[in-house]
Amino acid sequence: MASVEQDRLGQAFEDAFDVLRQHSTGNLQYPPDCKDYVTVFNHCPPVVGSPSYYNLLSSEQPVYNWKTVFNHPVDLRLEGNIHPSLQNIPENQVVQAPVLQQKGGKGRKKLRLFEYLYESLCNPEMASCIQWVDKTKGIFQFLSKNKEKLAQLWGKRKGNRKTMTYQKMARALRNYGRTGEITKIRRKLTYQFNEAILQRLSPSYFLEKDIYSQYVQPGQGYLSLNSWNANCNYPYTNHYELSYPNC
DNA sequence: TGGAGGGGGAAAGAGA
DNA sequence: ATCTCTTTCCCCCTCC
Repeated sequence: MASVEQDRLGQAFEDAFDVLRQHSTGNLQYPPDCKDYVTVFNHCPPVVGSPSYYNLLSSEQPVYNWKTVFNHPVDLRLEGNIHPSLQNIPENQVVQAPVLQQKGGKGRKKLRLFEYLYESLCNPEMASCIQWVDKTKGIFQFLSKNKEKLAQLWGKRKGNRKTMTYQKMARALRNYGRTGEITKIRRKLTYQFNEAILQRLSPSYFLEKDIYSQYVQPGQGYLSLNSWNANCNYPYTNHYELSYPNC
């Protein structure tokens, strides 16, 4: 697809997310025209791939309630803590995430460190631990004060026996240097995502309207993850655990 | 000089 | 059993 077209679609996607962001902070009333936004979400693999979104949005009943869309401990958790803005949501609206299967029936792919970091960068609650320096270039920086906290959360997320430290996490990051997925740049606590990785992790990368419209039949509100993957040869099927698409 | 941060070898752990 | 991706330990270096 031409870059101009990508830009245009990327902008459309950003606009959709802006609306979502606006509605995610207040009374999550579903705007009249928002079915399309759900459709957009539903075709964004990092979103659809998230266990809860997959569960919520691929059901037979399309979701028309923002409270339901946003209310999920997996998507909005901060390592076991529900996002403060969501703590008052009744328990009965919480939908348990299914155990997703990859194509071929294998188990769920492990969350990788760079995915976790990207997820954290997308989570405003983690801004005290990690922040973008230059988002377009994929440059990010750990905050000295809370870098250990981020590392600890990573360790917990992985279920490590011992406490993860920044030093150990940084060692893992240095290993990414060999594969080029993340490189260290000459600045304190600062790293950079490889461009390809950045593209893979970016929601707009997946929003290819041509492909989208090609496979959405009239009257079909959404595609299932499987059909999306099958039709589009989706290159990033395994990233089920990304939970913060709105960045 | 000391502390923080960074680099990397090596081996072990865990999951697919 | 093998491979990949960390995780863990340890030592050394650089910079402020």
